[in-house]
Amino acid sequence: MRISTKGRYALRVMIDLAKNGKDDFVKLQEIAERQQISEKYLEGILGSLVRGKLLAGARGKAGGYKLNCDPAKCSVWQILSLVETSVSPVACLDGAKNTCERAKNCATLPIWKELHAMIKDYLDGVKLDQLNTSC
Amino acid sequence: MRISTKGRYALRVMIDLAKNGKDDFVKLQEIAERQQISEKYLEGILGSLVRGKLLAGARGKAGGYKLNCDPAKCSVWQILSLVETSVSPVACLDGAKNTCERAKNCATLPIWKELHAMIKDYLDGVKLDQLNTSC
DNA sequence: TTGATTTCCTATTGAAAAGGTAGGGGAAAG
DNA sequence: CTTTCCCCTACCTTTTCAATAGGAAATCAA
Repeated sequence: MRISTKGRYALRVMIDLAKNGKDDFVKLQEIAERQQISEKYLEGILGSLVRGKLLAGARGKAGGYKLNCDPAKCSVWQILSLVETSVSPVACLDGAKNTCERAKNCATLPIWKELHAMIKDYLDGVKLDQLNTSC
Repeated sequence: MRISTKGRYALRVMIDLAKNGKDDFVKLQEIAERQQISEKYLEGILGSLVRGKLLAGARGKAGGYKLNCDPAKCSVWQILSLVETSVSPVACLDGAKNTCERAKNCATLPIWKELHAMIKDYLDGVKLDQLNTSC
C-alpha cells in the first residue's frame, strides 16, 4: 500500500487531537490552520474518522471534534483503514475474496499475502500514545 | 509501496525464466505468450531487468532473454526496485534525501521509515529460488 | 552484403486515481 | 438565529498506470 495524503493527514490530526483536544471539542477551522491543511479537504477526512468512531463530532456553538478512543489502544492501522481507499500491497487482496483467476496457482500471491500481514501487524502495533505528540 | 503490474509482471517473468530458461535464451514472444502479457509492454519491463543485470538479453536469430543472476541470491526486492517507480510507502522517502520541510519535527516520519525498512527487509529475504516455480 | 530476426530505445496515448476546490442544504446545539 | 458539524454533488488539475507505436541497432545465416 502507498500511504496517501488522506492517511497521512488523518494520522497527523489524530496526533494533534491527542495533544490538543483532551477535553474540549476542537473546531475544524482550528485543526486545519494548525496542520496547514485545506478546511474542505480535511472535512471529508474527519467525517470518515467520526463514522469510524475514532473521533466524536459535535455541532453548534461549542462544537468541533474530539478523540473518541483510548490513545493506548487506537492503532495507526485503524486510522489508515478508515481513510485509505486501499490498504493492501496488491489490488487482488483488496476485496473480501480474491477475484483474480490466476489466484489458485499464482506463485507470487503468498508473498503479497505475507507482506500484507506484516504491514498490518506492524501498523496495528503502533498506537497513538507511542507517537511523539510534542511536535 | 503499492506493487504495480510492472512489479508483478517482472516477478512472474523472473520465475518463468528461472524455470524455463536455464540454458538457452528465451524469446520475448514466447514469454509473453506463456505469461499472457502484452509483448510490447513486457518489452519495456524486460529492458529494465537487463539494464539492472538481472537478465541477459541477446539480439538476432537465436536471441532472447536469460537469467543473469543466481536464483539463490536474487531477491524480490532487487527485482521490484528495477521496475517500480517507487518502492517506499510515502513519497517523502523516495529520493536520496528528504525534501519535506516538515521532516525535522514530523511525528509520523519514524513510522514510515520503520515500515519501509520492514518491507525492504522482508522482500530482500525472499529469493527467487524460494518461489514455487512449478506453477 | 542482404535480409530476416530479435532486442533496444524513445515518444505518445488513454484511462484512472490522487489531490484537491466550490457550493449548498440540512440538522443540532447553544 | 448563529454556529458548527454533517452530507452530497459536481468540478478541476496533476500525476501515475498501463499500454501502444515506430524505428534503430545488433546478430546471424544464406
